[in-house]
Amino acid sequence: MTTLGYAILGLLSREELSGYDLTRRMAGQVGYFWNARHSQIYPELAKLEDGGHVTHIVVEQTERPDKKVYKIKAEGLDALKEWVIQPPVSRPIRDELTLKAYSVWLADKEEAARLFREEELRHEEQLNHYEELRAWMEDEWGGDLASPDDPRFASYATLRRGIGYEKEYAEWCRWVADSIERRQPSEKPEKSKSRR
Amino acid sequence: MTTLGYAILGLLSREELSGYDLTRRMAGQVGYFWNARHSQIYPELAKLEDGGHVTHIVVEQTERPDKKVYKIKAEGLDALKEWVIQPPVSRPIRDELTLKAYSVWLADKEEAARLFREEELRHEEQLNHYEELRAWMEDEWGGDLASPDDPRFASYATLRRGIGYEKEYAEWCRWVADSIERRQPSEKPEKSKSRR
DNA sequence: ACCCTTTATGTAAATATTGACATATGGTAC
DNA sequence: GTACCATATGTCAATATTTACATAAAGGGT
Repeated sequence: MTTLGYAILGLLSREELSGYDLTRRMAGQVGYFWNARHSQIYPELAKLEDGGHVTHIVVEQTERPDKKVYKIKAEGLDALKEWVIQPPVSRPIRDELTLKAYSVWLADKEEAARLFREEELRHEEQLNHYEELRAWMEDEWGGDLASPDDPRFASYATLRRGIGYEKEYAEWCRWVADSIERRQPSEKPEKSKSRR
Repeated sequence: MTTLGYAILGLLSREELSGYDLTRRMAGQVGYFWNARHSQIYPELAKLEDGGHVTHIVVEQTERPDKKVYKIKAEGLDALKEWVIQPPVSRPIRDELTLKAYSVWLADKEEAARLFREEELRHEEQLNHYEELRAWMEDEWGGDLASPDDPRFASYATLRRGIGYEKEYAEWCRWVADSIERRQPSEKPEKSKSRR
């Protein structure tokens, strides 16, 4: 089974979805840490069905084209449960902006600073979006977020990852841009620490 | 040109290297944010040479097999400079552990907690390694790290990214593990903030 | 009528990436 | 001797992933 397969099972363990629905989920929420196009999803669904992990029923619609709604089977749920606790196969990080930073000493300073300011903004925007989601979740779901058996806890956990990631990334971008412009890099928000 | 091509040019802009050297760099330092196997590197070098970005000379060795040492050409350097200031094509993040977190509500709690504790450790170890490098760089290179034209600044910048990334990742793992065990998650080191 | 958009499902070609296979030199360990 | 390791360079097959091509129903706008 591929990781994409488990990503799909993870979504289907919460609700029944069509290939089209899955594609939208992969472009949105879940797409923040795993994503795929429909051209990958449809064949993967066929494989999952072939492997006995999911089934589908055709739902006829009048105002739209008919669709196939997929449902996870007990076998799929078992496989998913097993997979979750296995150590992840460490995929290498491939971060193009960091790679660019590695060669930034060659570049035009003004343009380079602009690039990192732009990226800082992108990550801050993403962070704001996440923070809104977080506020909504904490408001709406409250105490359930502390129950490790609740899917909402799991959603919240991934969101926390997104928040930390974007925050750190935005801060780094700012530090790089400041450094290129030879400003005193703005202090990272940290615990009180003696300054040298 | 592929991103891998620019990764190779980024290394060759600092020093002349053989395919074997490049492979080791891609497994080490640079591999922290971009990596490739030798089976990708050798063909890519051929393409780079074909495109007029690099050249090579054969260096005959007595105690080892002969090697091809590659050198970046002016054309390659120009291409690299141009590429650095272009906005990165946003590659989707694919983080398997975060994906697992998304389905963690289904898993055995004890095993899940163990998984996240293990991953926390992995990221802390990587962080320690980075911090050692950082101390070495700051010690050895000192003031040069503030010169945006110096390759050492660029290396330092990518290292800072690595440090931030691993720190955040380890903290998140700890938070997840604590939450699964229904402990009060350990406080993230943040600026003084009113507790509700 | 014709075009565009959303929903809906697929396939095909091209590229990127991994993992395995293959070969060769010279040194060291047993 | 022979087995193994680091150095050194390559190819090939299998996957994974992206981009483009393809079709179709229903609704809205012009």
